Parts: sequence; structure tokens; C-alpha cells
Amino acid sequence: MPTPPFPDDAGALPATPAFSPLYQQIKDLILQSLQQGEWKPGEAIPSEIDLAARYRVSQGTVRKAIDELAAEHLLVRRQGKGTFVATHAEQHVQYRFLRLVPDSGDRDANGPAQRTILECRRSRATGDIARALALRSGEPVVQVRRVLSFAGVPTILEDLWLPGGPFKGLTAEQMADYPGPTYAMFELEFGVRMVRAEEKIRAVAADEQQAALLAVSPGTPLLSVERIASTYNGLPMELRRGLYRTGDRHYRNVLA
Amino acid sequence: MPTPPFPDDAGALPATPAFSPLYQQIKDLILQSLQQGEWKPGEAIPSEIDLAARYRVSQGTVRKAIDELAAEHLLVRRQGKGTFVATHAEQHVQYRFLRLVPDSGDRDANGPAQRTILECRRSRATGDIARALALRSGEPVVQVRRVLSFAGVPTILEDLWLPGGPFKGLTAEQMADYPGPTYAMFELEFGVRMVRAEEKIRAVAADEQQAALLAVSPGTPLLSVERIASTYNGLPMELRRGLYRTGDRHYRNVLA
DNA sequence: CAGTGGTCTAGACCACGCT
DNA sequence: GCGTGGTCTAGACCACTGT
Repeated sequence: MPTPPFPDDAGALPATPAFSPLYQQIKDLILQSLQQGEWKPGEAIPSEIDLAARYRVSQGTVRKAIDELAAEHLLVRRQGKGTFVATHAEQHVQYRFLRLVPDSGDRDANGPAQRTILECRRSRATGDIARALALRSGEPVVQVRRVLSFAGVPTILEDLWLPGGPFKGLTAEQMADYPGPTYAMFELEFGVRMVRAEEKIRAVAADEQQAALLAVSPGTPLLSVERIASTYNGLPMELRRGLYRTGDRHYRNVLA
Repeated sequence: MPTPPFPDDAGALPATPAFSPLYQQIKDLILQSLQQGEWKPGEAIPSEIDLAARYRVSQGTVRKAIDELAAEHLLVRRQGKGTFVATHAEQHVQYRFLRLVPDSGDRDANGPAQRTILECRRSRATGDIARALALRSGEPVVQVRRVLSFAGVPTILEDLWLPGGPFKGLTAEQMADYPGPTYAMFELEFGVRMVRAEEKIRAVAADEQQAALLAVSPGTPLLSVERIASTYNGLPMELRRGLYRTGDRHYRNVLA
């Protein structure tokens, strides 16, 4: 199936050589299958040998493609068992996207966050929301406002905007009651897997309303975290604006 | 040279199998050469073929070791030229550790930062400084305070602590005058290459002195960024506490 | 035991950068 | 043209997981 990486057949010399290694083509094919839901989060994909046969390629080439996808956390290899589609529904990668940790470092000190849904309603995208979600102004979105508390202490105030199409039918109950990460619920209920995110972080002062919801004094410095999360194809599927109390917690980042 | 990955010779059954793949052993040997300065930042290391001969191993095994070191940004591969020791003295990786970017996104909008050194002196490690740098209380450190400005606007106020041994002789002039990243100067002048860093981020309010140095009103929310940077062997070689103005800039982070 | 991913090798050929 | 890293293959064997 994958064309061997020969120079183009047509006589016209291409401005871009458009050379793409075989393993890259295989990677794209696997990515396509993930995108189309041929293999769902948590499921095993076919063995390397099967994939090699399917794509008429050596096992080594498939291996290199899978290696890269595993490095990007789209797949997870498990020796002796197989290769699996990564999912947010795993104890072990639970907090891949939440960087706020207790100063003690012990993340599980006070268990999972309690969620309080303040609001969950359909609305229409304003200019900047639309821009962030690659929609047009006025297109339907789902808007959620919630507070996350740890050990009873309100710590994060978040607003979420989700594109109305893929998230049609999302309810406050779903947001509140699902046992596990919100992104795991998105996978299960809406078939949307968040794969990558970009965050912009600032320091801001709490206004009256924010202060009340987070039980701090107005003017308290808070971390403002704006996140755009995207799926396999790179299309943005969530805009999130959070305010983090950083009294006894901090945003942890590793530069490598 | 590298012992084949056979089970231990001794009869005692090991609690840890202590199995280490060949490429991992090669990786460690290369790392050791980097640590000992056999190849310096910016220089080329021997070709894969040479290394394969040196370690009595196939080229593929060396390749896998180098692949991982390149993924960790310790080495840089350049097709047709060779493999080089990574360095901070490169236009292209200039800002690998500075995550504060203009809201416009264009990092080079107002060129490199201007550095104002407020202080540069030898002192002795207090408890928490010592802990961060893996020293004992009272051991000598070099302490630097500086302001970074962009287009004339003071934006970052930083305190640096460096272990006194490796950084013996560091002067304010060196900190101020070196044309290029500070970490490049550390490589060149002190043979210390920063390889990894961990940051803890909080929101704080500017006090009187900080406000004056950053030309903002007291109480302005600022990003507090505490960084511990380490060398090849993982030993911490710098503690840095910065305060960032985030009026028209933000700390950018990618979650992948 | 069979099946999976993980390691190691050897060899052929390709793409790139330099001289 | 030569030397570098980059791709691709084929085959052997190891380590881990389940039956």
C-alpha cells in the first residue's frame, strides 16, 4: 500500500521533494485509524507483525512508527501484552494535564478533587472563544463553570468552552458525577480524546466574585491558566480558563 | 567492553535482575564522556561507526543510544555532518529555558533582553539554599541579583544562587557583558552545562522593593518562578528565583 | 507453551553536506 | 566522491505475560 519512497514518477521536478520515509507514512496511517476510532482508547491495536503484514512492510518499520506514537503518548507499549491506545482513564497518567501540585509534592495527600458545577449551558461563541476553538462567531458552544476543591478547600475556579457539535448533550450531571478525570468522560461519552494542550500562564488579582468562589480576599494574587486542548488531528476541542490558588500549592513544570 | 546482558554470574539470586540492555550501557558510557568533558558543548562526537568500533558493538546499538541522548537534548544530530554536543550558544535553542513570551507570540519582537546586574557577591548558603543546591549550610555560594528588560521595560527580577566551588571567580562583569545566554557563558567559562530544570510557579504580590525595581505599583500580581537547574549527572548547579511581570507577556507551556 | 514487545546484528541503499 | 547520519530489511534471540 505505501508507495516506496521513490522520486516522483511524473517528469515535472517538484519544488518540494515531498520525500517522506516509509515509517512516517505508516505512522500517518495508524494515526488515521486512531482518529477514525478503528481502535478506541484503552483497546489494543494489532500486533507489530499483523500491522507489518497489513501495510506490507517489515516489522522494524512498523516498530519505528509505533515508537514515535508512543513517545507522543498516543500509544502505550506493554511488553508481553501488546500496544494500546492511550487513555485518560488510567490511575497512572491521571494527572498528565493538571500541573498544580501540593508544595509537599505528594499529589495523593488529599485524594481526588471534588467538583462543584456552578453552571453548564449551551450558548454561542463570542469572537475570542470562536477564534480559540476554530469556530465562527455565533456557533453553538457548551459552557461550564466549576470549582475544584482539595480536602474541602476550594482551589481552582474554571470556565470551560466546548464546541457544541461534538459535545451535544453534555449535562451538569455528567460533569459532576463521572468518577474519574473529566477527559476520560469526554473519551467515553463523546469520543473526543484530548492529546495535546497549550497553556498561557499569568498572575492576576482576584475580583470580588472570584474571591468569593475561592474563599480568599479580593485582590489575592492568583495564577491565571488559559488552556487550549486538541485531539489527534490537532483541532482545538476545548478552551479552559482557570484561576489557581497558589497558597500551599504550585504549578510544577519540568524543562528538559 | 560492555558485558553482554547475561544474568549475574554469582549464585545468589538478585532481588533486582539488574538487567540492562547493551544500548543503555553504551548510553551511560557516552554520558560519562560528556560529563568528563571528553567532548565539549558544540563539538562533534565521533561518528557512529567509530563509536561502534570503540565499544565493540554494532552501529545499530550505538544509534539507539545516541537517539535517546538526542531525544533528551544532550546531543544534536545533523545529517551529513555528524552528531554534536548540545549547547546553549545556538540561536535556534536560545530560549529553551525561558518560557516568558510576548502575548503577540513573536519572541524576537524586541530583540534580546538587556541585563542589569544589581549585585554579584560571594556568600554562604542558608538552610533552604543549601538544600536546593545539595550543599551543606554555610558552604560558599555565589549570589546574583539582576533585572532583565525587554525594549527598555524591566520585566524580570531574578536572584541566582550558584555553588561556590564550580563557579569560583564569577564576576558581575561576566554576568553583564557576555553576549548571549547566561547558560552559554556558564558552559564556556566554568564548564558547567545546564541540562534539565524544574520550575515551581506561583502568583504573588509585589512588595515595595520589588515593585520599585520592576516599575510597577506595590501589590501588583507577579509570577513567582523558582527554578532548580542541573547538569549531566543530575546534580543541582543553580537555584533561581524570578518574578515575572505578566502584563503583556505570559508563561507558555505545552502539555504533550 | 505461544504470543507479544524488546534487543542486537549485519548489510544495502538513500539523503545530505562538504570539498 | 566521500563520509556523515537516515531508512529499510531480515533474522535471531531475549524478556515478559498469560494460558
